[in-house]
Amino acid sequence: MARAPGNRGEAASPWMAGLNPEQREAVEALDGPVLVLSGAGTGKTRVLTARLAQLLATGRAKPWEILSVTFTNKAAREMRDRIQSLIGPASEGLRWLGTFHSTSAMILRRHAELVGLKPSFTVLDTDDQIRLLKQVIEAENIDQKRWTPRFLASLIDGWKNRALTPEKVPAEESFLFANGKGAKLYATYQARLKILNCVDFGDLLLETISLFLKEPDLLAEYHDRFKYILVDEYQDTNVAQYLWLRLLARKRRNLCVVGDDDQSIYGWRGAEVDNILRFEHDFPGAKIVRLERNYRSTPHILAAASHLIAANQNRLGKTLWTDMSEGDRVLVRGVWDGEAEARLIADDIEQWRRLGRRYDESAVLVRASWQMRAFEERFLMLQIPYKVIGGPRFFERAEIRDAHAYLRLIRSPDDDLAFERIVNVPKRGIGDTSVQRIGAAARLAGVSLHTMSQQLMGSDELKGAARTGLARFIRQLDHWRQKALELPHTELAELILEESGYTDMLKADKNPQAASKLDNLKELVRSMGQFDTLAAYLEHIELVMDLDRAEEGDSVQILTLHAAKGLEWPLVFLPGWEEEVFPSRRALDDKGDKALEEERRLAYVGITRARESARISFAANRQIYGRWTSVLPSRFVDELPDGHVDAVSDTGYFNQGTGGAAERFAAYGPLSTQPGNGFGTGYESPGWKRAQAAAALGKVASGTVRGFGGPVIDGEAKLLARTGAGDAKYQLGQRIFHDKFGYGAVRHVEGSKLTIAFEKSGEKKVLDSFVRPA
DNA sequence: TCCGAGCCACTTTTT
DNA sequence: GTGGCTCGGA
Repeated sequence: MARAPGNRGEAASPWMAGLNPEQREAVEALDGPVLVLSGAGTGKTRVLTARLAQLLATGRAKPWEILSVTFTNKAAREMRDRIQSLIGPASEGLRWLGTFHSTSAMILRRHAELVGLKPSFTVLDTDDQIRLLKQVIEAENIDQKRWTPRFLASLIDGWKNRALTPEKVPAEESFLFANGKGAKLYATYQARLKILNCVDFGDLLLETISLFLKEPDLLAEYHDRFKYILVDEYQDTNVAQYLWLRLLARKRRNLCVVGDDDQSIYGWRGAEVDNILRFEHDFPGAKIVRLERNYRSTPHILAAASHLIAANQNRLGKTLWTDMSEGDRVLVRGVWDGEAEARLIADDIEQWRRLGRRYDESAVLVRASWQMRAFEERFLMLQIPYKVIGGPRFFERAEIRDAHAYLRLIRSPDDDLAFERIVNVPKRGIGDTSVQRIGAAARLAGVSLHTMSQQLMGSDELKGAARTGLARFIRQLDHWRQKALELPHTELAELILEESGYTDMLKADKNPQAASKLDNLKELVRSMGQFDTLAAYLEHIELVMDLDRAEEGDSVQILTLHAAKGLEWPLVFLPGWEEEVFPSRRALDDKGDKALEEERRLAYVGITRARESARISFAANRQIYGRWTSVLPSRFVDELPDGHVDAVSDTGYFNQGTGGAAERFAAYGPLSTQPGNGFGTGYESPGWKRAQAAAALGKVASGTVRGFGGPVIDGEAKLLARTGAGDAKYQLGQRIFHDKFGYGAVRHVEGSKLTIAFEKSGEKKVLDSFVRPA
């Protein structure tokens, strides 16, 4: 594969083919610091992979001498895939391609003793972190209601993002928690982590930095090792990551960072846009390449996004352009409520399908995950296949975490957090009091909970059910540890789940979710099979927190805007553009303009995901915390440019409305007198004026979009037609099961349409094809 | 020790 | 609407 150095036949290199002049420049500037400012859709990943290939082809570095860091596992995986298809097996040597966190973990495992850890340290996730903090707070006798572990966790995270160790926390920030105890609790927490041989996510970076600072010789070794460094999504790096990079790049300065300040959306995680804004200053003589030619979206989409983002003050500024032909304008639509919005989007998708397009060419991008549910319900009802990306993650589910706790306890008996988690799951008669008692004794003796439990068996400290239960549990642990030596780890996991009574517990559980929990556990065992050993499996999941999930064919994607970064679809839906939803209320409350600009960047990311059509929508009413609230269109709607947007609203609703929402809209002026065409005559907001203007010009064929917010019965009528009214398969009163809503009883039958009284979620209308007899 | 009723705060976004 | 937590009774 490797081309001899000096061979100039780049045209023959597959990775150089078709690059535009700027991209080529970014690929060929191999030495010294380089900043590639890469706008949305300008071929960033392409440049990065070509650059990697070029480094290898020119013989400047061997695969293992290149450090490539990305921000997310997904990005790392994609880069690996892309480079592999570009240069083939030579890519396998790219050992140092990963996220900041996984790379740090690799380095730390090699030198753990130097920072007071054992190489087998555990990486805690947020849940464990909070449980540990809870103990720390409890031990200080601080009121947990007033000062929540969650809040302390977020403070500590923030400090770690800024590379602040406990002693460096500014006094006034320490006062943000429990009257000045913040830094002290942070220090206690760090000490506990060391005792438990654990690190949290932030520590992975911080410990690596302190390792390098403490051991200059070691740092020098890594300087020799990493001849070239590539960083993706540089705009998302925080202070700790910046320091980490600066240490590693200090000697050779062969650092290439790629990013887009307009797509910096992780400020809440400590990302510093400043890192990218001052790259030139930090690395004098840096070469800067701007990629501005967009290959993804139509001019209207690009113009809408560019105009919106121009409202931000704090940016480097760039001008995206494309030579694509016109295409559709960005569509902005107002609807009555969240349900109507889901209906509208589902209808659009069905129409898209009728045009011969695929489901997976479309995506629904939401601000927050709670917004996903309306779409799931609608899609389920219409049998539109969909896939939620992100969402409640597999490894964060309680049953999976429980299973992992068992496995962790097999790996390291002294993992107290794991012990505590499952000592009474399933119930063994070991209640809080007993666990507290064991904990107190363990702390006094300076041993782990497991060790103390063994010792207590020889004493009369515990009585009755607690004693027998604990004795049995300890015996079982020993037994499983024995089995671990003989059985493959997947069989071990199955054995533990059986013998511990965990699966029996779920089988006996009447809750409708219990069945899916069992499925999840099966999935867990299956996925363990991808790894050779238990240790390898645990290592992987702690860091990656995700598995390659089986691709499930053609389906609509539902995901958050954050998760959408770096992806693209021909048809993109952007629902929920309402004040306090998007921009989110939190962002507005928190930090004023800075946060608002980040929300705007998020909107920019959203629009630029679309290749052919971007469809924004907002509702007049929304259920928030289970209460109906009337809401206003997002300010971002008003920031979209005339001429690139088609605005439509079904104002028929506002005529009939008698509730708060109608009044709120009425504040814009008199209500529409022309129900159906959708446009009133006296609205003041620019967005509405634009909508009006568009309608007047006949830009919007009202027939094509009218009625999308029609009364509920429309949707139902269609449903009936679609499934036909077959023989009634269900009897009144019959008990049934529904995948989403659980168990219920049939209340009413009308053809294939059933009214079911669900035990958990009340009365709903569903189609018989979605339920089965219970 | 366990379990249900009632109260509460809560929803960003991810390694 | 939800899920987590506390409290009181079995």
